[in-house]
Amino acid sequence: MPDNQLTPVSYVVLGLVAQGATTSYDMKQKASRSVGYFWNFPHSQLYAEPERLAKLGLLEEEREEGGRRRRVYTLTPAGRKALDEWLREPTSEQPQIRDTGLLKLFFGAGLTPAELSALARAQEEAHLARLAVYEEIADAVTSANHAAVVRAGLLHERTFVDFWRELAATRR
Amino acid sequence: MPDNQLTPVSYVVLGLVAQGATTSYDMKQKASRSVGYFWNFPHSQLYAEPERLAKLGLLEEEREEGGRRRRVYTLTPAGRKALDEWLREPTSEQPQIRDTGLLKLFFGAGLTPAELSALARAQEEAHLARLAVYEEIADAVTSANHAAVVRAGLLHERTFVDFWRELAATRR
DNA sequence: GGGTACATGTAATCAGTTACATGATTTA
DNA sequence: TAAATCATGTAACTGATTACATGTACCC
Repeated sequence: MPDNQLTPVSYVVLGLVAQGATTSYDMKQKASRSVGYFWNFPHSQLYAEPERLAKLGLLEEEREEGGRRRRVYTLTPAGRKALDEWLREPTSEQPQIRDTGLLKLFFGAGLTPAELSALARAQEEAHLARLAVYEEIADAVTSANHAAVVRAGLLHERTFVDFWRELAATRR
Repeated sequence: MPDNQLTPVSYVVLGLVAQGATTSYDMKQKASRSVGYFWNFPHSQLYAEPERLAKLGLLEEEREEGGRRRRVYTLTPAGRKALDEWLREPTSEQPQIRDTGLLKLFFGAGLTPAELSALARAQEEAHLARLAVYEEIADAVTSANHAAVVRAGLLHERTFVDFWRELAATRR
């Protein structure tokens, strides 16, 4: 029962399977318009990771007979347990942000006001685009928890749209 | 001049050296109370990465004679150029967030209100702690750009403190 | 002068990413 | 039936992380 060698992506996979995803492609589809927005990874991991989890006994792997003969995954009791325990453990782990824009701002003492302004506008655009996506998703969401996550996304994007907009204004 | 094989951490190192850091430990010190908050990485990278950059001709490496005989790095003209060009290129890249709390919320349809509340409080605590750090840093900051970055951090943390607090309240 | 914290690195591993390759299904 | 597009993977690489190991300076 080695439970601590699981990565966040492991739990994403377990969670997606628990929510009814069965094949890697299915997970990819579901993830790409939900959890993928706040924990991104390439689709190849959705082929590698389930295999690992199957080896650990947390997923069961079956092979389709006809057609594409793709691998179909289901949660084992051990997998369900691992997921539940992880979910129930409140994390105080610090969220990480990886923001190239802030990085450039931090090191950009030598930038001209125009260059800084261009950076700020590009970032504002990026956040606006993401905001639009979240607003669209917000309408389609069914569960209370998913709605809450989308809300977090909306608040976050609005915060940064404002931040960059103000920055562009004050440095003009 | 292979410029695209540089990672964000490469630029962090170049930026730190440009800001006057000379040894790996020095970079570690400076990063740990600034850029490390929004782009975290283990200190071992601050030994490996400068070596790579030196091989690429972007840093010059010298060895101290006496004492610890540590490696002292300085920017080469090519390094300065690479950094400047990167800084001047406005990024529209989407910032990534990696938030375990949101992950648990997303997959936590089966959590009881009490468990959800515990998660929310733990997350609120974590964000409050980080907020306190930023407030302290805010006073010590000298440059306008650094002040702006700290401001982004403050806004971000306040957003999430509020988010989790409200969540705990509405699900009670 | 012994202990403790600070400082400097290395080695090994692995998760994550990129790139490639091909099969199945739909559509025009 | 040809051509897109959707779908399913694999292989290779490497950046990032973990863990270890040791040296130096300080302080009690």
